[in-house]
Amino acid sequence: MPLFVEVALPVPMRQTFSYLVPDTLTQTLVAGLRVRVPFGRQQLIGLITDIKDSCSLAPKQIKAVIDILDQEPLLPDSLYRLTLWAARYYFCSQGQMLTQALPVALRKGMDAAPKSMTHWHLTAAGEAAAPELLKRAPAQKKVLERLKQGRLTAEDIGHLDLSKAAFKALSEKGWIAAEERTAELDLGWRTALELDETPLKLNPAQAVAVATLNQQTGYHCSLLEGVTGSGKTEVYLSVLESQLKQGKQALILVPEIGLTPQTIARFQRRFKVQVAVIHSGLTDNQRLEAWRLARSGQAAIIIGTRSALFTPMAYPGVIILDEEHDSSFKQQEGVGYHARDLAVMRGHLEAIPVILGSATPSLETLQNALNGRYQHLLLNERAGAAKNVRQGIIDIRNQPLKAGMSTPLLNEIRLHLDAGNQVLLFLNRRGFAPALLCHECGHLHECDRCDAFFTVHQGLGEICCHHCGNQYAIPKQCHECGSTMLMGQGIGTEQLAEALQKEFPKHPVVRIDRDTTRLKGSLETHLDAIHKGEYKILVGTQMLAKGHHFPDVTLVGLLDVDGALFSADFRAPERFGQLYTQVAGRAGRASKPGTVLLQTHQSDNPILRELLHKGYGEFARAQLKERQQALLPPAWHMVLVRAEAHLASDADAFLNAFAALLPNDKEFEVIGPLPAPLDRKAGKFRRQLMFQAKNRNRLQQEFERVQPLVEQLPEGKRCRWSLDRDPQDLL
DNA sequence: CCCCAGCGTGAG
DNA sequence: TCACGCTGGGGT
Repeated sequence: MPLFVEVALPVPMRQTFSYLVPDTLTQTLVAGLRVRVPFGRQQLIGLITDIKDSCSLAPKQIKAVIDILDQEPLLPDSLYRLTLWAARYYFCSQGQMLTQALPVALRKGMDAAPKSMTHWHLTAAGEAAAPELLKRAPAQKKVLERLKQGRLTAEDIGHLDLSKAAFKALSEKGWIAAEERTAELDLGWRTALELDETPLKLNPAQAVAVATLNQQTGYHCSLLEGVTGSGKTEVYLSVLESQLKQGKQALILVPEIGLTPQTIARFQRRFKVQVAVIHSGLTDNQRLEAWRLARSGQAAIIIGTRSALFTPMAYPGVIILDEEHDSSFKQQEGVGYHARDLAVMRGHLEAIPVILGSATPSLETLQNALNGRYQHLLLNERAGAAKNVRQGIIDIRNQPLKAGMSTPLLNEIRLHLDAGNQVLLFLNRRGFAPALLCHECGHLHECDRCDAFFTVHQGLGEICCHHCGNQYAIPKQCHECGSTMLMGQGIGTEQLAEALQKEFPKHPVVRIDRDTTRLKGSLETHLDAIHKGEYKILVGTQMLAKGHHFPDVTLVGLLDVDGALFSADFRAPERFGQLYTQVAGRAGRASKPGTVLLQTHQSDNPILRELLHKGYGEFARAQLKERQQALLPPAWHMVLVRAEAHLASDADAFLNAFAALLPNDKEFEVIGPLPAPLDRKAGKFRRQLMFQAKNRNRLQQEFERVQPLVEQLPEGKRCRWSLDRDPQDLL
């Protein structure tokens, strides 16, 4: 009887494809095996999702599987089901989601089994051979001498700088021989866990959290809320210890910026176990190796960023997601999955606990904690200074500003510098000035491809569009009137740093933004210099706020609060609250109380007041109420449809046709099409359609119903469009 | 008259 | 998504 398989392929079509299994492939078929198949004019690697003995397609339409790549399914059943669930939730094809879940090397057809290594050893003839015979072959002699001390692996050959040709020559002489061996599975940690350092003593709040977490069995999700310095990591380590002692693995997810050598070292130092680290700096093969170690159970701890979520574990124990509010957990390109939400789902499917940690929980997680879906654990004690932070608002209405800084701020800076401390200033606009203005006619130079102004980069002598990368030399004359009276409008970090250096010539200034840290390793170099006290004034964008601690900084200034707090995005206040709280937690320490100053034109804004006076907790609860009233997430559920086209009317036509397919009522609102906040980008018009639904199941049903219809819409061919479920920003 | 960019199409 | 073929505008 002919045998057919359904195969999920990495193409954005929401369907699987049928293939015939030729009887030359005798292997037992199961779902989850990779196959290589012909697809159009190319060959692709996909995963078997089903096995059938019949097929409804005409025989001549069906092609045959070329090759089966695996002996056993690549992913454990729980992860396979997670990707299926995610494909439905994020409205993408199974193949796309499965592709996301696999390391690139596996997508390209590499072997999933642990790799075997070539071991070289001396043969009896080699043992007996006299080295003098190799007088004229020093490379071979060197190899022979090394081998007398013991076996060599391929890796050693690289390290010791030995010649590959020498190995070949010796092996032809019959003096040495190679043997393929797979490394033995070392699962020693599961039965005899050793600690490399003594755990710190837990404070009462930590002890309560640990006890609660360790009691749990099966799926359980907890929010571990604690300010910077309250000791979340020690709680993680403690939970980890009890998991590892039970022979179970832990998956730790951190934001992109948080995966620093210090973080990794913290976990490596405590336990004598293998830690698999998965980050963007790894090569495809290194990633695959980490994946294999996790899957086989040899790596007891897996630590990584967003995509590490899909790493299989032989003995799943716990998933910890640190800084859960961080937006880098949401994938922005392609399938827009959120690692936090999928981590919770994975916890469900694997029946293991999930711990979400943050000092400033996202409103999504906070809501779940408040309504009891998640266990809410609080760590409020802080070792040291937090409560001593002085905070102030500087009302800059009608105030003279020097490079964006008010007199009170400058005075305060001087005070802290004179005391020998460091000062940190945030401005979320890189470059010299965010626009180029003609003093004579008022013309602002605008990017020709985007609906945005050019940013002036003085140092580079260029004007750049930060949205499409368009760049030109700074014009000498106004494009409109020909005047040479051109000037920067507004303040960027470059100008701020320059002005500060002029104002405080004795105190070295450092600027940290995407422009000054473009080169690999330069961020680390700068941070090192800061820690050594080589710089006294630190200027930076948000980049500087995340994950870095500066103990000698006693003054933090936020210059552009208005821009951060009142942007078009509905999450802007939440993000500002998180940034502010993080930054405030960084200022000063026990022995040196810190100060945080905000410059704003909205000094009596109630949101700002609430944040400063009552703290993030109450601020966030108030924000949650506002979202409820505005029918926004997390109260309601949102899907954003983005469309871009050369003609705005094409995008609009598609979105209108899309909207017409869906209901629009009191519990299912359709808003738009509206121009995206950045109306034109890289020469294309961007429109969007927003869906807000009260009920998640209804949203799911409606979209599943219309999805095939949408794909048929003729208007869809005239534009590029995508669906973003639970969008992070509306840009 | 040729070249290639840019678009539309189909894939089991 | 990707590779292909078709089309037309622009340069030789």
